[in-house]
Formats: sequence, C-alpha cells, structure tokens
Amino acid sequence: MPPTSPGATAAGGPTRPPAGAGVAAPPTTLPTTERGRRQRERLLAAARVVFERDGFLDARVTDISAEAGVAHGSFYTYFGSKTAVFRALLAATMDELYDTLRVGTADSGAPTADAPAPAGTRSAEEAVRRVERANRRFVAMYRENTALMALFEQVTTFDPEVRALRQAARERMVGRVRHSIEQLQTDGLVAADLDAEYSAHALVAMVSGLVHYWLVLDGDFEEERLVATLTRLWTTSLGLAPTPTV
Amino acid sequence: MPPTSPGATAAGGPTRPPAGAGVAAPPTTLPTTERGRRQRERLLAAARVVFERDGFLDARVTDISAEAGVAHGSFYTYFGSKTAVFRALLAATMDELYDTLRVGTADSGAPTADAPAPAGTRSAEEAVRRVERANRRFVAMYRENTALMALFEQVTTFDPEVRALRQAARERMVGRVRHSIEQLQTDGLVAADLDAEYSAHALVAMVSGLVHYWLVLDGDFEEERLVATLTRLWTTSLGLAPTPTV
DNA sequence: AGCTAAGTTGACGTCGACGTCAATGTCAAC
DNA sequence: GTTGACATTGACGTCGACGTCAACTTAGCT
Repeated sequence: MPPTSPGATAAGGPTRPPAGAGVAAPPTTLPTTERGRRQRERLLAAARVVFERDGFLDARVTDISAEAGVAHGSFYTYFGSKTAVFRALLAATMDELYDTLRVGTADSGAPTADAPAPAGTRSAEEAVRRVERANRRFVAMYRENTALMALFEQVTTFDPEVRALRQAARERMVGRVRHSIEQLQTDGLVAADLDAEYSAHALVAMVSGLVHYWLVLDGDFEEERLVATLTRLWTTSLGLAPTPTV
Repeated sequence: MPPTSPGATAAGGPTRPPAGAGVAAPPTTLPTTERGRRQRERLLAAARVVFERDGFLDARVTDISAEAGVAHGSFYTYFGSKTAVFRALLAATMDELYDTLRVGTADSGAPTADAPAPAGTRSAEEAVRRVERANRRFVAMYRENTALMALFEQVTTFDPEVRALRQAARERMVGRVRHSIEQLQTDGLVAADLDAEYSAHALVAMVSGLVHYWLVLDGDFEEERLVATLTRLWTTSLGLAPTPTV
C-alpha cells in the first residue's frame, strides 16, 4: 500500500470540480490599491474568526464576507475560494508562530533553536534546561493557537497544498532538533550511534502528538506536569539523564 | 481557550442540518432477515472501498450504493447517512485491529499487552525485547491499514462520535502502556518517581505520531530503522538503557 | 396458492452554497 | 471637475447531493 491519504485530489477543499468549465481567473495577485490591501486584511481576519468558530467545512464564504462587513461578491475579488483564503491565512499565521518559537531559544534542545553555541553551554545540565525551555514555549504556543492547529490538521486531511505546508512545518522543527542532537553528539553528550534524523522525528512526534491530544482531543493533563514529563523523557532518551536509572 | 476543535457540531459529518424538520427514523436496529444482514455487509464493504478511494468528504452515498450493487434508496434501509455508515465501519474495523495487536504480545512493553507476567520475564533485556515486538507489530498494523487510519483522523476532525472512538482507542493503548510501566516500576527496573500515566501518553504519542507522519503524511523512512529507533528511545527514556550514555 | 412483512427500486423534489455579472460607487490624477 | 481604472454590491442562475416515497419484488408462513 503506497503512502495514501483519502480525498487527496488536486483542487482545493472537498474536491468537487464545478461542472461548468469556465474558470475565472483566481486572484493570484495581491491587491493594487491601498484600500484593496485593507479589504484583504479584513477578509483574512474575518476568515480566521469564522473558521475557528465553525470549522473549515461548515464555514461558508457568505459568513466570512458578512463577518468582514463586505458583500458576498467582494470576497472573490481577493480570494478564489474558501480554500484559497484558508491557505493564505495559514501561511501567514504559521510564519508568525515560527518566529514566536525561534525567539527566546538559542540553539539546542527541542522544537526551537538557531544561534551559535554561546560557549559554556556544553554541559548536559544546560542542554536539559534548553530542552525544557523549548518544550514549555512550544506547549504555550500550541495552547494559545489551539483552534488554528485543529484547523490545520483538519484541512491537511484533504488539501494537498495545506498538507505540503504541514510537511514543511514539521521538517523545520525536525531540522532544528536534529541539529541540536548532532551538536550534543559532537560534544560527546549523546551516543554517537543514535540516528539523529529519526530520533528528532520521534521526539517531535512525541511532543506535538501529546500536546495535540491534550488540547485538540481534550485529554486530561496539567500543563506543568506535561512539560516536565516530556522534558524528562526527551532528555533521558538522549542519555542526558538527570535520573541515571532507578 | 477551552479545549477546542472546529466544526464540532452534534449531527454527523460536515454539520448542515437539513432545513426540513421531518426526521425519518434512522436505522439504529440491525436487519431482521438474513438477506438484510448480507446487504448490510455488502454496503459496509462497499463503503470501505469508496471511502479509501475517495476520502470521506468526496464519497457520495450514491457511489457506495453503486459499489455495493444496490439502488440508491436501499442504502437508507441500513444506514441513516454517510456518517452513520462510516461510524459502523470504523467501529467494526477498530475492534478487529485491537485484537490483532493484542495477540502475540504478552503484558508489558508497548502499544500492546494483556497477560500475567510469565515469570522469568523480569529483566530489562526481556522488557526491551517486548517493547520492540510491540512496536514492530504496531507499525505493521498501521502500514497495512494506512488508508483507514487516515480516514479515522479525517473524520475525527469534525464528527464528535468518531472523536470519541479515537479517544477511546488512544486510552486503551495508553492504559496498556501505563500498566506495563507500572509493572516495571514495581520490579525496580524503572524509576519510581516517573509519572506512568503521562509517560505512557507521551510514548504512545511518539510511536503513533511518527508512524502517522511516515505513512499518512508520506515521510521518508525505512521501517526497520524506524522500529529500531522508536524502541531505543522508548526503552532508554524509561531507563532500561542498553546504551548507558555514550 | 395466498397473504404479509420486509426489502428494493429509481425518479423526483428540495435545498443550500457557490460563483457571476451588470450596475453602481470611489478615488486619484490630470 | 471630468475621466477611467479599480472595487463594491447583491440578486440570480446553476448544480449536485441528499433523502423520500409509491409502486413493486421477495420470501417465509399457513
């Protein structure tokens, strides 16, 4: 069975190509005027409200237009479809969140990182601290954007473009973590024969998967304990163990 | 922000309650006749084919009827809606898969388990072996049912009943793992101060999350290496470490 | 054979979301 | 202040999926 996923057709949302063939030019271009730019922003903001409230599938273009305070027809001046506006919204927001995570976590531990080793940062204890910070930050970010994360997942299941965004986002996170693991291996703090790539993927899956279960699937967790346990498992699994064995 | 998820309305699929109020009795009852039972089976099988081929959203009741070789109207003799048939299909299949996993893995390691400790099973090495077996089995199961797993996720994002199924499935797995961790703690093989519940959740998230990324989101992995890395991280994180530190 | 309850059929009406478009409005430049 | 490009408006036609239902078939029982 080839890597599959149901409903992955080319177009956009739930794929049902309109029978009528006449394809109107989808606004790929950004607005010309200043007024246009503002209208586009209003629609994006409205889209966010409506999507988060109703979910992608139940959201209607009419609702978005109404929320934005513009006529139904105006929507199509800026976006070709519900799916198009969602993609735009997601792309914009994800870039924001990416920055959020980057700020405040130097190179190393977990779903974050990006600076040269600040020197004197080469102890296991320091690494553990960095992992914890990154995890806490990630969890907080997810908590503050739960609705959007749920939407992201939802649309990923049927829109190829959004799926690509998801893969990209994941690879970015994994890349950072892999880099951090390789660094620790270079420093002799992590076993050299550990597969950094696979491990990074696994650890990222652990954190994002559990947080998803907590916030989106409504699991019963306490944030601090969650961060603590994730950090402990993360670091112990890499052999940065503060708790040797028993 | 309360545990949210978009599009979570009561009804079924993408929530759009038919304006007309007259609710016809949804077939909650199972077929009376033998013929009826067989027809229901055929529809279920057809539903699986169509769902896996087109995804839940693009699947039409008409397609399912056609695939089953029955008239459009007959569908409604057995199921009240597309969502209803999907729920039935999923419930049935999940029970099957649950058994699949249970068989062949005694109490302990990973996403499986259920027997009394066979005695002489109390070494760390044995525990590691059990975790590996369970992981390998889980990965294989997922690989052989990728399409269905993708569908499960898809429908979870908007159908509350399916979401409940997902939560239940997750809790079952977590319960087994937690039990196994507690066992290992009793045996002094795992640190007693580790939170077994949270850890079980995290480890299950790691395995299912990574496998999901591999098979559904089409990541680039090699199965054996995947199982090996997952097992290594799993066991090391619990302190069953075959690889002490470096 | 005749009766009845269960099941089958497929044509039909309904409904809601979409995307269009002709008329109208806005604004900046000349 | 006139012009023209760009944007707004909202009523309208289209379309496809759904669920219904009245007529018909099947099969078990007496």
